[in-house]
Amino acid sequence: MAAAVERFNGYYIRLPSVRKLSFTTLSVLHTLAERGPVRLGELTATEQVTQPAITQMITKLEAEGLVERLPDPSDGRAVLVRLTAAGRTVVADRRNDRVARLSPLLDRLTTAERAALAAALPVLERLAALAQSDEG
Amino acid sequence: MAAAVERFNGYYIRLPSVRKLSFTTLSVLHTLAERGPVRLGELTATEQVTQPAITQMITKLEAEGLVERLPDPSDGRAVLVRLTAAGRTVVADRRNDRVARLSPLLDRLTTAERAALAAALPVLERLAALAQSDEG
DNA sequence: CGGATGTCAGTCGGACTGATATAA
DNA sequence: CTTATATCAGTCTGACTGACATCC
Repeated sequence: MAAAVERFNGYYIRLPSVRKLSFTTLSVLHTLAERGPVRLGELTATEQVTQPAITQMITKLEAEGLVERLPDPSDGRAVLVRLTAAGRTVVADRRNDRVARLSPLLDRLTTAERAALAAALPVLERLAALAQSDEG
Repeated sequence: MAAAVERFNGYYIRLPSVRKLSFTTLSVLHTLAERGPVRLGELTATEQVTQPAITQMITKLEAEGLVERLPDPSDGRAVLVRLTAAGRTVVADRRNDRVARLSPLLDRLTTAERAALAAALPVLERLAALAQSDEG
């Protein structure tokens, strides 16, 4: 059975992750996964790049089928961007991969250590929220 | 006095950080700050870039006066790289900057929240050590 | 000699600045 | 008309691959 799992994994791991995506590109995909349809200008603000860079990146991601452009019904100038099913798969796969890498490490911690980590997580989220509200 | 501080800060902040350094470059500087003189090949391993990329980057950093090349007395093929005083200043300034940004946020947490964070920090360091030992 | 270390040359992709089209 | 939003065009930096010099 271990052999079967490994063969499956060897296959599975190569399925969607063949794509080489830059740091910023991945960040955009994650933002889209969290916030749903978003304007290009909004992406310009959250990611730290210029408008032309976002346009370029979205054009490329659209060609790869990971995102799609939609007209904004409430503003004719604007364009909304959202993940396609394939794009959501990429984000989910990356999350699974991180979990898979982290889990065996967590298993080697003591119970007390895991508890300390768990207690700190909500604090980290609060810190992130504070930082975000500061810069508007 | 606030005005004086602001004027000082406006001056101070522009002193060393005028340099625009890429993500990888900053990572290299931090590695050098932690480990002291290091071979190019060792940098190739820790940062995730190829040998030519490291050569190129070190050449540029050397021209800017942030690092210096030294011959390795124990191996004529090798080159050791270490931070100059200016390089150490850049790293220290970045650290101070992070502290300055983080401190006001930490002040807004409760005592219990700060305690939870503090308790988690050594666990994070252990996790990082475990991860590093896994990949060699 | 064979293997390791670092450098040179040429190419490519991602991001930037500046200018432009279209709609509010 | 002015502002906002997105896009087009050209340039530059950083990284890659492949070839090469030098030393163990």
